[in-house]
Amino acid sequence: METPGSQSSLHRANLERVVRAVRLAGSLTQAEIARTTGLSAATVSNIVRELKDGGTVEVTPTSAGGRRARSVSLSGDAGIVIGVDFGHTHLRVAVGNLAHQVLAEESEPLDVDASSAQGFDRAEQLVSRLIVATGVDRSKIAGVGLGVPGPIDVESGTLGSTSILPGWSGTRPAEELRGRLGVPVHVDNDANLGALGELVWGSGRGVRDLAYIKVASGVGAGLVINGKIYRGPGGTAGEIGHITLDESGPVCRCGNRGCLETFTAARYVLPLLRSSHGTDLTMEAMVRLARDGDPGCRRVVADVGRHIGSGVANLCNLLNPSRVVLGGDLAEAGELVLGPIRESVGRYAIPSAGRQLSVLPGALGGRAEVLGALALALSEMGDSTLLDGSAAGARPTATPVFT
Amino acid sequence: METPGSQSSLHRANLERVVRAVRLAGSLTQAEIARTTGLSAATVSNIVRELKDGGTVEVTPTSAGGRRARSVSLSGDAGIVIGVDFGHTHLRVAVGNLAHQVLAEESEPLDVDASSAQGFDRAEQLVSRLIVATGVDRSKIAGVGLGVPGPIDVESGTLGSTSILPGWSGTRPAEELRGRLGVPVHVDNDANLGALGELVWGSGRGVRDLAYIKVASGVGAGLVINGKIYRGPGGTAGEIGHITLDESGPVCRCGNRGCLETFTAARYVLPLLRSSHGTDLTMEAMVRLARDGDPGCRRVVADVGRHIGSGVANLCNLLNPSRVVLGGDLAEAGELVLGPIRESVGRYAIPSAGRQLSVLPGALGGRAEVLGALALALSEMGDSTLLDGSAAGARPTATPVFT
DNA sequence: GCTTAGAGTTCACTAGTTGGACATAGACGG
DNA sequence: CCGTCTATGTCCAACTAGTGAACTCTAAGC
Repeated sequence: METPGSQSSLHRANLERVVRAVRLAGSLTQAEIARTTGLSAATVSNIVRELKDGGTVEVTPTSAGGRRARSVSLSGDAGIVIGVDFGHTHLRVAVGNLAHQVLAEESEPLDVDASSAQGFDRAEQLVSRLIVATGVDRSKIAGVGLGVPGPIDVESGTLGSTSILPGWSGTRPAEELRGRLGVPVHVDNDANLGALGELVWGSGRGVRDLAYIKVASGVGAGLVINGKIYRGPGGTAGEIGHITLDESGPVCRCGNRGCLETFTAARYVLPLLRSSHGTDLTMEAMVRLARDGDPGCRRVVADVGRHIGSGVANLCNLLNPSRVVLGGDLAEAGELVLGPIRESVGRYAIPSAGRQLSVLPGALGGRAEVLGALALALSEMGDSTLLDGSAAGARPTATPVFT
Repeated sequence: METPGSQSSLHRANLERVVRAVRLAGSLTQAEIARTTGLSAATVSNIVRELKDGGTVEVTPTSAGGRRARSVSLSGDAGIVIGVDFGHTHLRVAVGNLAHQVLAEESEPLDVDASSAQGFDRAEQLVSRLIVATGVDRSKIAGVGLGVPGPIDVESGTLGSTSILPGWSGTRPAEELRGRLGVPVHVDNDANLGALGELVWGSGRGVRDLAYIKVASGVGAGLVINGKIYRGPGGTAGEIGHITLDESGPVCRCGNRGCLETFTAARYVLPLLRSSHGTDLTMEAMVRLARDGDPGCRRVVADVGRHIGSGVANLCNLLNPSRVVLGGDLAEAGELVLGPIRESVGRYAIPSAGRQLSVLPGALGGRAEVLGALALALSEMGDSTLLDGSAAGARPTATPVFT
């Protein structure tokens, strides 16, 4: 039945068209669907009936004062997706439905030195708790997105060596979680997911090309090109932390000198304040102090901003994204860091590239990654699962022809 | 008739499938087409007949010793495309057919100070000459690709200020040429077209992500992501020439210091050899001398390579392309420049990104841009024009639904 | 010479979209 | 309060296009 190029595939594509249109608009009348999708009213009528019978869509008997327009919207319980994000110190889980609504979200602290098995146990428990709390049917879970803080080979699903969660290297997080939850799990690293999260729910709404820069203990970037995460052929695109700013700068953990990271990441920057602010200063605390007016912290934050700006200027010259979103703890510093970034970009990027760039703080804070994981689950099931997942087994799953 | 989501559009998509399959393979039997496209034999039979009647395809009554397999191939004269490339000193024109074959190619010197009108006159004459020489029918021209050396806004088609062809700023080359030739003209800058050319005919065959670096009087990069030219939302992606390598380096014409260009572009590099080699040394001559063993030139070429390598390392960390192709005059230096580039990349790029990168010299030399223009014309008419351009007006042009 | 097997065609059937006719129900004007 | 108007959604007949199965054809192998 996987008819590659015909009829049924066309029908399938049209189903997806309608669902997409409804999702983007929230709710539409059939006539509106016909206009936006370009399909004829008759076809829309058939498709809506099919979707309604399948449970994917709900038809409410007219809300606004029209003639007799029945508004069509995605039914909230047609299927749910789950996002799981392992951070350096936190575990976050979010539950959402196919209509791109977040139903529940929760985080709890995670011990850095915990074993991966413990971590997955905790994740499984938290997921179960949220499922119960939201009262959705467990069988409705259509997919899970998983975020891990470190380099991961998306193809094989193997976590590379990561200094953030020691002892997790070489594990295959997606398989682990799939084993426990029994549904497809898709992994990606935190920077890519943060980018996706901000793109769908945060400061990136409305653009198709976006760079999300996350400054924490390291510096990473998630790139969205043409609405999709760009990982590059080797899967390691976005390593902005190790572009060289100064060939004779400080030695970086990667073995080079003057990497962006050596001027901006927590591990290199916080020591600068050790003599004045002690040894257990965190990025978060530094940002708070800076906002409260501490001159030393302000200076450091501004310096970090300037260097990030240099890196972003390079990124800008090469990729020319329309928007850069700053995430991580540092984003909390607001204009204290954005100002210097913009200034640096204006200075180092070629004018035509820098001019139309907007640099914004992330709108989601620490939630960006979980929400991105949610978005990953939604996008990975490619709107197809979204359709037949609930279609009462009417027709077997077929790969969509056109993507 | 622009039926957005149905039936006829499906048919159209299937037509394109078949054409694409045939083009990629050179020639196929119907049974093979059915297997590679996934369409049924009956459908293929109908489609082949339609294409044959339209003149897009030729059916030769069995070549290899099979049962009764008739091999299907694109008919060479179904339609032709033209590539035009304005360089700093040259004008090049190429004529190709829809089967991706180059039928004729010619270049002639162009006076830098010539007016744009003169330039277009020359281009028109050269095109006409080649059309006559190849004996193809003028009415078969399906589209033209045009390369210009300088920043161009692909949307509006307006040439930005370019120091290479003074007096051309603000003109709209595509419109000019369309007016003279009477067919659709698509423009892009030389770096992007070089990338496309190498991708389709040169060192980039077989990969989907590619960076083409062109070193001449300036330095530019053309990026191919997922098989398509990536221009970025603002249209200025690939400006590798002005990423900062050394914040306190030489002052660049762009107003910053230490741009890649200041270490690598002809205008900055050649003066280094002025005292030893005179003032009218060209990039080309320097490369030739280096190959002949001149130690000064060798050193300069190697230094340029090292700096390009630094830039490529940054590019690599950010984008992680699988291949970098070096174009322009400098590529003629071969290993003299590639060695230092690879060395620099190995040193400055993060290992996982640098490891699987291959750095190759362009295979097309100065032809990369014209051939890229040809490829642009082919791709811009999106295989659709390819179909109905010759379909004897059987059905009006429709925009393909899925892309 | 006979068999065999893959190639291409024809045909009846089916899936699926469309235009047009039709029923419906609120809005608007009198 | 009623008739008219208009946009919505549904139904039906027509049409487009792909598919499986049966069929024909041709050259190779024995």
